[in-house]
Amino acid sequence: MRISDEITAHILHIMENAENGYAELQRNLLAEEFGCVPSQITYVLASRFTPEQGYLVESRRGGGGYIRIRRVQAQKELTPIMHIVNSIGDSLVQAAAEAILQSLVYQQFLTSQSAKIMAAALSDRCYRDVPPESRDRLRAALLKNMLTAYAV
Amino acid sequence: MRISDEITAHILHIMENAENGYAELQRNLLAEEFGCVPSQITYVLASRFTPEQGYLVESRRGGGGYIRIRRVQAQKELTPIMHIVNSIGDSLVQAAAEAILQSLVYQQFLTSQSAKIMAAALSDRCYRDVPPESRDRLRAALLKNMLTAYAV
DNA sequence: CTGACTTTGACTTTCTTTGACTTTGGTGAT
DNA sequence: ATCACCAAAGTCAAAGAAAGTCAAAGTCAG
Repeated sequence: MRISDEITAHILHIMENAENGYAELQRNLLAEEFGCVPSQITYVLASRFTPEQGYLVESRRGGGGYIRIRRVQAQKELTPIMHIVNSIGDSLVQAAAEAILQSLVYQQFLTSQSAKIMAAALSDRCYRDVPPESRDRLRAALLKNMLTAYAV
Repeated sequence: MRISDEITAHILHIMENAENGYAELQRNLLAEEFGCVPSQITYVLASRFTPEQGYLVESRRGGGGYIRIRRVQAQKELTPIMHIVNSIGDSLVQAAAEAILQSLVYQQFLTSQSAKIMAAALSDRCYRDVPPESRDRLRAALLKNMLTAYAV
């Protein structure tokens, strides 16, 4: 049995039995529980709790640090928004991103106010400091994260 | 549990239950209450009650010294958001960005829905493909662009 | 055997706690 | 008035506590 899967199951279990709906954990502690290195936890989050899979992860370093994982609400999980998130892939040109937003607004799955904000973050004009070959990947990551946050 | 957060909560509590609107305290006394060193109080003020977070701290040393903390009033400007945009500069760490959003939401210049979207775009988690030394500049550019789009 | 996924660990960055030392203001004695 | 002293608050850097990064090594299905 893969340890990553056990950790995944454990996190899901925490999330289910939490009245606030999110799992909050400490990386080092959890790693110790499972007898693995802390970065294994990081790996599990990166591979199993992505926006595509309907999760939003926040964290904080330093003393008293934590990792918090929330799931998009069940009824929203099947919304067109999460479908889009899943279909985006890991690279996205600006025109495609804008088309997606327009379409979501047109279908009234997204307010035009929210779409305006997202469009502003997806514009190449913000990416002066980002190497050109990374821009489309950054754009994909941003859109997925923003849409997921919107759906939560 | 982080002691800094407890102290923060305590100060906020004092502020709420004060008819003059500000919290006045003595550093050494408060430190003793919480069983920490006095400079911990200084740290809390420096990290949680900054101008960016909408607080003003005044103090006085010597016998009968004190520390006074007040929330700055939301001045009703034409476009407070654009004011913020202009003050942002070209680099911004994640914590500062979040403080700005919180403050705008608190002052009701920004809906929390919009703030959520922006926060999602400002998270380091999206910036895997961006060289670390460029991230804070990217973040500043993103926030300015998003806020501007919102204000328009 | 190859490529994708996992596991591991050394190193980095961020945030917090602590304590030694400094500066400033008030007060009482001269 | 001035000085000495005490009672604050301020500063700063070291130590501690978490989480993040990245690449090397291991595993396993096809």
